[in-house]
Amino acid sequence: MSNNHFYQKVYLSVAKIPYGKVATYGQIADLIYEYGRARQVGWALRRLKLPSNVPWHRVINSKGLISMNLSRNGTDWIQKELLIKEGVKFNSKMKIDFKKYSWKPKELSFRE
DNA sequence: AGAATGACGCTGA
DNA sequence: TTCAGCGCCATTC
Repeated sequence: MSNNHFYQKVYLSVAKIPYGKVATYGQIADLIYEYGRARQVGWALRRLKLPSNVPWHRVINSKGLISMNLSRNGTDWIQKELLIKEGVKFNSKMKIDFKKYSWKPKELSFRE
């Protein structure tokens, strides 16, 4: 399997996250039968050129936080704004409540 | 070519 | 609940 193929699968899965919901990197990796490759999901999203039609901002880490990092060159803060615009709330610790906002794909999520 | 580096996540203390 | 330690592996140095 080529890496491009892997990236395409990531984008197709992320594209299925509904407006106003979030998923984790690990969850996306799991969905495409690549359990354990959460880091590579992060790489795939980092590779996107913005603005993108892929809703990359709906992917957060397993702690319920946006992964903040200087290397993201501000896209982490853009991510927060986009989520707020979709109605996603953050608590005082910048945390998102999974109980309210997590995407729970039924069985028909993207697979191949 | 070998090592370091992460938009990660689980486990155990 | 927090946090270090580890496994992970494509990309970058």
